Amino acid sequence: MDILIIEDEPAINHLICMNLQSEGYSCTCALDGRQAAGLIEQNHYDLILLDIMLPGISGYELMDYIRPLKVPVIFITAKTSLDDRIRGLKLGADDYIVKPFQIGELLARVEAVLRRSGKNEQKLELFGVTIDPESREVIKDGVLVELTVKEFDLLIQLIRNKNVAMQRKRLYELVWKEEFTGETRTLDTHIQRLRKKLGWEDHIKTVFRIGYRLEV
Amino acid sequence: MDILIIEDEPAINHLICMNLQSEGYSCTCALDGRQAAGLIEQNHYDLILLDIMLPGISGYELMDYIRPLKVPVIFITAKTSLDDRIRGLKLGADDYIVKPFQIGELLARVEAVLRRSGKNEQKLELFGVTIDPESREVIKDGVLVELTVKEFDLLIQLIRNKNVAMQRKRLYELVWKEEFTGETRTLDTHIQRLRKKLGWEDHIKTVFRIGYRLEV
DNA sequence: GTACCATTTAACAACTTTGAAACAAGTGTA
DNA sequence: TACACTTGTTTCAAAGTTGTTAAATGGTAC
Repeated sequence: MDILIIEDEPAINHLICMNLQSEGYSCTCALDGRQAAGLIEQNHYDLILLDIMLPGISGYELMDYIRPLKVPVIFITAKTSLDDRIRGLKLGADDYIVKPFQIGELLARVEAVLRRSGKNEQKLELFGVTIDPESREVIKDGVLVELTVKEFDLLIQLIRNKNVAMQRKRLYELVWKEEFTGETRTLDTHIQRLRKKLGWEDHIKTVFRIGYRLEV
Repeated sequence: MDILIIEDEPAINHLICMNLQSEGYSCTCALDGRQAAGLIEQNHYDLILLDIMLPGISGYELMDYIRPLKVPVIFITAKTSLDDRIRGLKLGADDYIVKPFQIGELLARVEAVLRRSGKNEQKLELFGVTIDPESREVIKDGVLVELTVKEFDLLIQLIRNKNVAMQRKRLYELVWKEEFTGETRTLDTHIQRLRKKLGWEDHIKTVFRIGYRLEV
């Protein structure tokens, strides 16, 4: 779940970033419109938090970049006038939040918008294995496969990046959300467990000296 | 729970729609009076949100269509004159909300009106257990099961999110309406009591390290 | 006040996951 | 081939999580 925060006040940007990260979201910060536009063009985001009042390219202009991508947007605005709120919503924002706000409120809205946009929660099917991210259930040939949290998260990452040789470091950091120093065999062990439980010995390939690749 | 939103500003209509949907209501949007009249004639709604200032058929005129159906109505109005408010209520509106409004306020009014009109919640049945949200009574195999407030609210949340692995944090915050820091075992204790009272040991599953899931 | 009830906390038991360790097997290179 | 390095496989115990029961807390009605 990648979130882009576009906010020119470094302190506020950082605060939001920290809080979202502690909730398990992955965040990127942009401090002005130009930087944001570049990031939006080159990366995929699941949600964008956009401060309307930006130096350079304004938030309203940025919406022209964002709208075609269908990425949900929450407006951050210091203004409280009716005009501004409606203007934001007319431009296609999914919600807005008025500064100053409680972090809790922001988190709630982020969660609500992500839930609504339903981006995250679609059933996946692969090699006779059905994965339901919502219930966190995995069914293989009609039989429930019990996966632990780490195994499940690892599976999701592999599927999201299917046919991509995922570097061990990247894979580990995505699932474990901590730095990978290469001193542990934890990732390997989990890959083995996944292979075994799903019978995917032939589908989860080892890429020697790189990492693993789910071949579809 | 079907709600019809009659509001000509697409952005506002959409905003309301999104927010109500995220609360679990099913919504239909109408952008003008003619469209609304058609929808009202052909469908059943549990609540109508009606913007007074509409192009074509005005909100006041629409009330003539709606009144015979006894569907509760909340007026949305940009006007603030006392005259207008009274006019709306005389015409049979159950409540009104003045633009600009906070989404939270609207949700509160929607909930209040639905509660008043008694239409809001239908009885739920699951595994031989009947739950009446209105009287807050729970009957299992013809026998009344006495649930406390927290137990009942927890049950409702589980049912609303059946087949979803509900995170402890989310579940706790939905029921207790306060932050979950993970320092207490309150949620666990209540889950156990629910399981016991309903005999749902097999239906309320523990999702290790995540939370709980009501399996249907 | 007391009695009662719902709710929370506490303590311990039971259970699951996870990472580490140890060794086997595989891979690429000189 | 021999070697250094990487990955597979199995096992196990510590750490962490949840179940269970009982007692403490706090609020409300009598």
